[in-house]
Amino acid sequence: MKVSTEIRPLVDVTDRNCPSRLVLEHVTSRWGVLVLIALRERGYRFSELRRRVAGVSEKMLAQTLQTLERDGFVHREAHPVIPPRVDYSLTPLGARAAELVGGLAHWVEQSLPDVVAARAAYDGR
Amino acid sequence: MKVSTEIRPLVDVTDRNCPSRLVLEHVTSRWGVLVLIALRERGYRFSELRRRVAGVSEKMLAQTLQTLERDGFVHREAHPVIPPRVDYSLTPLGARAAELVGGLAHWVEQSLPDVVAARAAYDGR
DNA sequence: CGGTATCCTGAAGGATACTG
DNA sequence: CAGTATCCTTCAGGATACCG
Repeated sequence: MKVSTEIRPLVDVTDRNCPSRLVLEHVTSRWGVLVLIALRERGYRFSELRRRVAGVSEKMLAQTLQTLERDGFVHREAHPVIPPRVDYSLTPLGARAAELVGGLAHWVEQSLPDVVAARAAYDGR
Repeated sequence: MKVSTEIRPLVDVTDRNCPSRLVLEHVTSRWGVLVLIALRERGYRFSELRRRVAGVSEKMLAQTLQTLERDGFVHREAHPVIPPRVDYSLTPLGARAAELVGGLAHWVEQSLPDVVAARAAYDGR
């Protein structure tokens, strides 16, 4: 017999233990967002990407890329040459994720004046 | 005279010192995302919201709400009654932000099986 | 070049107690 | 109820050194 009624979907980022919350945190993480946005433009090599995403450390870039690769958002292709060369690009899944976060980022850029105005009003008194 | 050519927009989240990067971090922050998503449904009181966003502490909820309010995403309305009652809701600006992050979250929920499969392949060997 | 390993610090964030 | 204040712990993340 049915004792409880499902109101929210079974997969709910708002649920403390739902794995989707972790995935969301990966794509919205500080560096994850910026990496996805950069890779929207084109594939990048590690060092290129490090320069493109200003401020990221080697460690955090490597870590972020591994997480995104494991989740299936980023494709990693290592070329066995000297010096080593590794190319990163978006998978189809990652391209969609990047599209969504890119849209968000673009909207934030557009809305910056509104935010600045809101802050002035808030701090004003 | 013009010595350099602007290739990227003047407001660029990818730029280390661009204020828009901070705003993006506010809306994509761990609890900011979940608060925006919850407030999409309806206005919430503080305690309601705390229960709705499972796992958030009082401190972090208060801090997150203050940040979102200052940026103009959340409207705070305190009723001078006893016991105190404070309602939180989205501003028009916040509604748009919430729509975008909500879209992202929804896509993540839908894509969870793909991510799980990708992880299995990655960890597989 | 593209990492990994180690160490270390500051900031994020949780628990608890207290207040208007 | 809706916070704020305080304390304390965890961990993201930076610096540095080293390796294939």
